Amino acid sequence: MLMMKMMIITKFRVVVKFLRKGKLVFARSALGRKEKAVTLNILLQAPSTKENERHVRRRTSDVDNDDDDIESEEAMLRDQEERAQLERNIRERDAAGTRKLTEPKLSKKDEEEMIRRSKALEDDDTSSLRKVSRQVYLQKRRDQKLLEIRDDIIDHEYIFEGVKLTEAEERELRYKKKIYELAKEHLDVDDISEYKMPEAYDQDGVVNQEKRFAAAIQRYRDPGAGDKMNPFAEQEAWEEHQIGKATLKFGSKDKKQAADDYQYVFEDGIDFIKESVMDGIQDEDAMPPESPGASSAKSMLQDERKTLPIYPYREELLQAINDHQVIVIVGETGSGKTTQIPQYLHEAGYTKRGKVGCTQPRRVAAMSVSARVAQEMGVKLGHEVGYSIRFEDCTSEKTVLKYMTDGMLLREFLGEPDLASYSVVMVDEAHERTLSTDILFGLVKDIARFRKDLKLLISSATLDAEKFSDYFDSAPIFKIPGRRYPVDIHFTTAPEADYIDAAIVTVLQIHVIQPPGDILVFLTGQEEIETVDEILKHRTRGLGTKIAELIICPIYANLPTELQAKIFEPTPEGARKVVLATNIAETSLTIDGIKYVVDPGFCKIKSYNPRTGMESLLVNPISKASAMQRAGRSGRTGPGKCFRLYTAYNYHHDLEDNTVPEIQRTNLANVVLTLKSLGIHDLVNFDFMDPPPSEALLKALEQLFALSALNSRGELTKVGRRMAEFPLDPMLSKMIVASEKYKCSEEVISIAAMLSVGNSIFYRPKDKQVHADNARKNFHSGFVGDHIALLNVYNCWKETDFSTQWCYENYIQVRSMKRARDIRDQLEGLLERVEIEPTSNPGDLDAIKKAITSGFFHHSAKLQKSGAYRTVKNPQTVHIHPSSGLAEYHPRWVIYHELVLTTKEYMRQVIELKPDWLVEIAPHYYQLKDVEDSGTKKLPRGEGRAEMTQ
DNA sequence: GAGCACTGC
Repeated sequence: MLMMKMMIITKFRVVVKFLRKGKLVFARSALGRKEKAVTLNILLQAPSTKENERHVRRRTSDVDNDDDDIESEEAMLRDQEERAQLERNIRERDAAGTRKLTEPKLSKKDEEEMIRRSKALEDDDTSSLRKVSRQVYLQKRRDQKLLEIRDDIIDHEYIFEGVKLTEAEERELRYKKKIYELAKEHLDVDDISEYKMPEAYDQDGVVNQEKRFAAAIQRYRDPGAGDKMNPFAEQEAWEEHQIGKATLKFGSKDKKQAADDYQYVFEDGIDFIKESVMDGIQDEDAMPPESPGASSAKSMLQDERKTLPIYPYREELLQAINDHQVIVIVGETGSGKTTQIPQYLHEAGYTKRGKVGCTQPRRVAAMSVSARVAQEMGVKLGHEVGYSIRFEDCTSEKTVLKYMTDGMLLREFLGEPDLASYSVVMVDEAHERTLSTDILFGLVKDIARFRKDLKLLISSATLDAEKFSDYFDSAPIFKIPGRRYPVDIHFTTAPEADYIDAAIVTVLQIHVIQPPGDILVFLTGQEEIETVDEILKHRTRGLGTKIAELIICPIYANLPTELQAKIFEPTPEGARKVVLATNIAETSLTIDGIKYVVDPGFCKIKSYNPRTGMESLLVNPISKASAMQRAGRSGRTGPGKCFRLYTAYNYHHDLEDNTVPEIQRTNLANVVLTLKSLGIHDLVNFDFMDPPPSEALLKALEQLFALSALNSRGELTKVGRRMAEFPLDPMLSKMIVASEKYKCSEEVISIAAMLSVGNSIFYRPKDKQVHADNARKNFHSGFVGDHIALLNVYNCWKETDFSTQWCYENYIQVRSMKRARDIRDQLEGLLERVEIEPTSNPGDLDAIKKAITSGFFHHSAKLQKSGAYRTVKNPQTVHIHPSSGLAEYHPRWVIYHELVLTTKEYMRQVIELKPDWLVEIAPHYYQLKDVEDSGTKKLPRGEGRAEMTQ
């Protein structure tokens, strides 16, 4: 079984190419077990960050404004395009993303379409296998060519050439052409050229195919057909061969020669060229942490402080802070800015006038930094130096240096709109541009205007210091060098077809020929990590003692804590550790001993479409800033090397400088509510550093109005004021506020807490899925709905006195439950604050459901004849997520918690609803006609009918 | 009958 699986896994290939700025084309040849899937190349364009931006921002400037015709058609076509995009996306994921032993799930129609297209693509006399190889080869050659082509229209035309298009595709192409015409008019695009077939594949001269694809064919030969004894013998031999080859080729390949006898095979050794060196910045003497034989621990710490790169700049910095109100500080990692600057300020007497606050994007950072500073100052943590994070306020009246998370400072604004108790605010790691920092910028800039005594320090990484400076009215930039080792950066010489595979080969190459040192590989998600883990284990097993041991450590946020600890264990002598990580390793955690970084150049990014209210989590190319950050992870304890699985051209021309800030790709309802409760009414003119799309702002206002948090003039209502107290999504806050009316606040805050910990409550290990599912079913008995099931889980856990054992028995993640308990405790405290009586009525599920409906009435959907659902407002077809307890029950009307796009539009966390509740609870939003069934359809069962038709 | 990058309040 495992072997079969391995075969399937290795049969999936993805061709990933950077084509033009910010845009990627993925072409995936999905090799299923059946012919039909074999030759189909599904071409899809992942929405780039740029495109995501376009989802939310109408860029009328892109097209001619005067031409209404084009404008409206464009809008229509854009929808079509998006739709087609999603469909392709879905198909693509079906085919390869899940990597299971199942056929891609396709409708009958799609299937026929695929077969038809496959046939159109295929010559009769070529074996399908060779055909695939050839296609990948063609793809590769074409993509190389396309690197020079600056427009994707040509691309589309080529792809669809000779293939009958679906209606949607045709429309899309028409749209693209129209844009192309416009582009040609307005842009200088001379360099667009026609694509020509590679010479080797002209009509007659198909030369030496057998040899050219020998390795590929060997690899993909059906294991059952040839060698029955050991289906992997071939593959293993081949892999060994590959590794041998990799050793020879690595880093020493003559490029010219390579170009001459260019033979492309899958997973060839990967050639890298060293393109640049990220300079280490260091003072010659100060490099190794000095450990002078100091007399006491405290003075030793004081001496150590003086070795930090920032120390020589102390006086200069203090002078600058004295002279200017706002300063942008550019401090490389390891310069000591986070720990030292607040201390300098303290020593210079700023703390006499008020606190020094320093914000961090992460909780752990706030805690660990404050602990370090307390140690250096020789005081107890929580006295002069403290930290404040959610659930934990470790400060006292004495506290003068306060480290906190940025969200926490934002919350403090609510109680102290002028930050009167602070004399200095330092926004650290500002380049990360979290939602909270972006809002803080606007607020802090605003109060600095009338609080001239308030000093602002904005600390950022190099790349965008000037942007920060511009934003803060040309604030001076103060640069502090860091302490960092040089990192060699290597790019591939040609674009890599399959980044997963390229990463694996690269890891093996490093392992075989590079000096000792651990490897860090950046992947996009849990699934990819598991795949790579499996393949690496398999490939190294075959090698036995020929190579040193390779210890594979996966790390991602949802990994149970005890397994996470593995990455911090020191590597045994003679072995090498390879850490397979998600973005978590980019900023959130630091692993010592990493010397090599493998960076495929992708990560998952969440984006939000304000028009449909749907969120999606898609793979996107990273930004240059991210790439630098990743590379820097290898130079922390010594000189490092970074292997980028893309070309230098890609890096320079295709990657965006910075990741699109979160504020431009998220649901802003919460932001708007916060700002409104701070008394900021003119949101459109609020001084955002990067303003969010106005469409998203409007959507948020609309949503808050519907929740009656705002009145028709856009002012905060009493309900809104209460909602703003809760650190939750406004819909959840509304649900809690509404629970007062239905006398079930106890239950509702449990549900809110459980919902806000996310989807990590139920643990479902691969090998015990059946048990886990059975355990979960117990909580769903009676088709009560997912929200009630979550409530059941929480209550059961509480009854066992928060037992860990109980969690294990029921396949529930303890960590998530503890978090839910913390959140619930906090919410309970806040109930009192907004004067909602804790009331409980466990028997009355309808009351609970009504409270939920009060918050989530937007999210209603109705069953269609087809078995799918349709959302009531902004109609679109959606489905109940299979993990839901109601997946088999299919109630006529449902309320869902969230809509996510994966393989389909799925509603996650669903409860049944009586349609007349919608009119009862949200009469301003729903009218009778919305919930009445039209004449041709059956009326909802039960009592609803009489009431509705009267 | 699917699959969730990462924070944060």
